[in-house]
Amino acid sequence: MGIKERKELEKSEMRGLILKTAMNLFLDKGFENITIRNIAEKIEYSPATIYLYFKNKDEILHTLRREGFEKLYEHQKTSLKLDDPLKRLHKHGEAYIQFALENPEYYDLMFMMRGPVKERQDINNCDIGLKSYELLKTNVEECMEAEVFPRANIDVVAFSLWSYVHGIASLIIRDRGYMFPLEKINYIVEEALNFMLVSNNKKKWDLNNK
Amino acid sequence: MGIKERKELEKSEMRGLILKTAMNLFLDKGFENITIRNIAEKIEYSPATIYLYFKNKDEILHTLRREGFEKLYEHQKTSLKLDDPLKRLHKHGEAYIQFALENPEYYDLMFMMRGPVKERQDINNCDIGLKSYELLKTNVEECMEAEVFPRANIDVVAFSLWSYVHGIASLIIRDRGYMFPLEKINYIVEEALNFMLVSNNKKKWDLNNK
DNA sequence: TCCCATAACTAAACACTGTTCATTTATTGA
DNA sequence: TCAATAAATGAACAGTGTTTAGTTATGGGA
Repeated sequence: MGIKERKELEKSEMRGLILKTAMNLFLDKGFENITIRNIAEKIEYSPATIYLYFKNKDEILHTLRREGFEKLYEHQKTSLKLDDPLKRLHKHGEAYIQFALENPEYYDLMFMMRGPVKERQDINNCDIGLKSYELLKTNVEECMEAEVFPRANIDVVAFSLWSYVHGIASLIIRDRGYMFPLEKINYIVEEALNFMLVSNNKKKWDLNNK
Repeated sequence: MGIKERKELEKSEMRGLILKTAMNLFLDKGFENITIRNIAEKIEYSPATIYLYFKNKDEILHTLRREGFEKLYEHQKTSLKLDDPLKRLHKHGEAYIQFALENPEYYDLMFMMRGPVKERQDINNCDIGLKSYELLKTNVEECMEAEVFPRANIDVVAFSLWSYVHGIASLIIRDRGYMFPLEKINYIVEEALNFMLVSNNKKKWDLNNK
């Protein structure tokens, strides 16, 4: 049944083409401005054809969102190399914000957009999203063990740190960091991370405090 | 010219009616699901009539957003009563998150939605939005003077703290706090604020650290 | 009181959107 | 070559924001 497999391949290639085209258009104009007809036009098929490969527009967004979670997870793993727990956590946050700012459309889809998460727990996305969250929790735990961090409920601390980097990323993406010139954003992010993590480091704190 | 004034009054009353109706519908169904026709139907006028009072749909959102900024600013001021700078800052953050969670549609409009902020600096909103931000900066400054806080660039710290509470609020509003049951949200928010502010307090830190 | 300029309002249309379905076109195994 | 299956589409539907030409109501001057 080689033919059948080839058919399957072509089918998934078509899905891939639609996804790629959609994402490119999203990157260009923002996803609220992209229509099924736009995507169809770009790949030179009729709008109806897209519905042979995706149930609806939401399924396209949804699939791209999952892609985003995979990408983020891969990106996050780069922070694991560092030995010092606090530095690792710092790098972790930096990597998160970097991902968000370099892939604002993905990030938007994943954490800022409302709509396609309807069922509160989208299990598929949670699975992979949770993997990232577990990574963070492990990191936090190791910081506590190394005593560079006050002992506290790990979930609370992890959620807090996540909120922090998400807050920074999403305010910048939504252009609410208007008190800073655009070219200083990297510096601000760095300083903000230092503010959060370094001030939790007793030695630095004592130093700062004379 | 009493008539002319009455006409003006009626005009602004009509604007008010449209805004109120729009906001009620938004609160009910979320603003992406509300159409001009919905609003028109509710107030029993034709859709075209709305365009006599507002340039377009964006102007309605925009006006409601400004209302939101006013509300937030008023709400924020309640935190000023406390004498202790750190407690005041804590209350400040608490009030911010409370506003966000109690007025999610306003908050969405103000800080999470994309679209109507096109011109990067919307001067009107900035004016009132900036007032809230200045309030925060003053608070931060006073914390530094009281030495409950490490000295650092005030803008960076203010932006950091804002990011923090915005991160918490927006993740909860977008239902990304799925690791916590809904009824525990208030507790989490409280603990998160403590994590951020108390761990910046040397005494508490030393206590925690034994 | 009548008349008419002005203001208030609306029906109908336009150009879009996501989505569906009957129909056509292409492909393939027998 | 032919019937069966798969792939693609044209045309429509119901919905959107917005515009405009046309209707209805109002108020002041004659």
